Amino acid sequence: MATVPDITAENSQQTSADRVFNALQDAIVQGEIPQGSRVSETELAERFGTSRGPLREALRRLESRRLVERTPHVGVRVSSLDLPALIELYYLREALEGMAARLAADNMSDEEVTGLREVLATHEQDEALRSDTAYFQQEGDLDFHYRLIQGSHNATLTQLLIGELYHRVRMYRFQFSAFANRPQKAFAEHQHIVEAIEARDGDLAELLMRRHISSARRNIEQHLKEQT
Amino acid sequence: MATVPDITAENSQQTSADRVFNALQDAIVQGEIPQGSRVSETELAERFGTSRGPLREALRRLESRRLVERTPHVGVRVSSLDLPALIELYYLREALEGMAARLAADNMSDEEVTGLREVLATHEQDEALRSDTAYFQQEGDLDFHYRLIQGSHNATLTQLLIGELYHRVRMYRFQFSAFANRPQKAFAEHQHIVEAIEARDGDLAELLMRRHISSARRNIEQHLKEQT
DNA sequence: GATGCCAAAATTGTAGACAATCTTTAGCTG
DNA sequence: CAGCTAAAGATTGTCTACAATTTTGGCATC
Repeated sequence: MATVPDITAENSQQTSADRVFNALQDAIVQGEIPQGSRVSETELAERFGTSRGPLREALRRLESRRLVERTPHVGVRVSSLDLPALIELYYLREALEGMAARLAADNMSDEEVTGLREVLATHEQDEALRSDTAYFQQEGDLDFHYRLIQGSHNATLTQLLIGELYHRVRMYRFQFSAFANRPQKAFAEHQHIVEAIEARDGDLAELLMRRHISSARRNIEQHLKEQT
Repeated sequence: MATVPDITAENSQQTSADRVFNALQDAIVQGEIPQGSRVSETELAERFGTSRGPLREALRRLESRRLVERTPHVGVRVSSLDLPALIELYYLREALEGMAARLAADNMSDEEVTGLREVLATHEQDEALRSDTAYFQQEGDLDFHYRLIQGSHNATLTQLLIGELYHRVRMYRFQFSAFANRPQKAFAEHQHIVEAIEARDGDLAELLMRRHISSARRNIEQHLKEQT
């Protein structure tokens, strides 16, 4: 899989703490280190070929992203994922990506809109080829959302969504892959959103994006009810 | 002034890095260390009576909160505040606090609503006493927003807004105190929001909160234009 | 006087050692 | 045998020293 680039990793001058931060984040997001498991500093330091200093700096940053939890004098454990927290995350995305869609309709350049459309066209082909293998569609889904968010031309918003929140989103996708919501329907919703952006209709773009995300949330809530 | 409690500082078992993190954050937010200034690790470590290890951990966390910026092998400087970034921040607040108001209308307990109303009543008295000293109103404004956000009963949203974003908001308020938007008007808007919450009208509460924040944003944009 | 280069100084990055705290386990007592 | 106590072990927190890199200052050259 193509690792999603971390937009905080702009500088080529990577320090050891930065390297460990990225590597550890990937390992956690992809479930290589299981959620809820306690991690030892010395062990991790050895694993990543560094000392505890840089490792602790990396852990502090992961703590800020809520990928690990820390208890003073006790240690660090990988955050546990639970469905209620996922639901909460969807409310955040609804608010923030709704705003992103509105701003994208206002601020995207014509070239960016064209690019967004091309992403959809590619997905349509993929779609035709392998109807409902949800995995690629999920990565495609991320592509679409990333592009749209960046199209908001709001650096703070982009940083927050792509740079911080989406790592948690990806972590859930890796570990609860069951909840793939129907690619066809999502694809149609994406198209309507692009149309609203092409029409430069910010109100509509926000409305549609919020529906898109809230319907995904309700889908999960449904699963949750049926399960219990 | 009563320092706003950091909701991440729950544990009484404060480690040295935590102490430095909070102290440094306050110093930066309150402008004690000027924005844009470069800070020396050894110097800061000495100032806070610790060594560079814990200090660097604190800096990493402040980096995550975008209160400082770091360049590898060069050093750390306090983030500079500029008006465009403040505008971006207001768009975030509009989206997130709008959602918080909606959720508060749905999820706040009757007791919490009563408490929110009491906060407003207190401000009304303050208001009557010292009509337009903007400073207290600003702190009151924060009180109101904090309570409402917590009333959303969405821990992720609360953590994001109060635990991360609001430190930047407070930093701007300390350093651009000019932009106090008219207390009377803000107070009236707060009251309408509470009424919507009392009526359990989430749609209206969100709408009013978004207007409340976007009008503050437009107010700043106006100043910005007049200035140039 | 401006520019480029080189060495010295200062600062950040990393490693390892020691101190403080928590966890585990063995032993004692009832 | 359950429960408590305390010592041993393991882990985190902190400090100091050293390495790597950048910045500064001076000198030579154009």
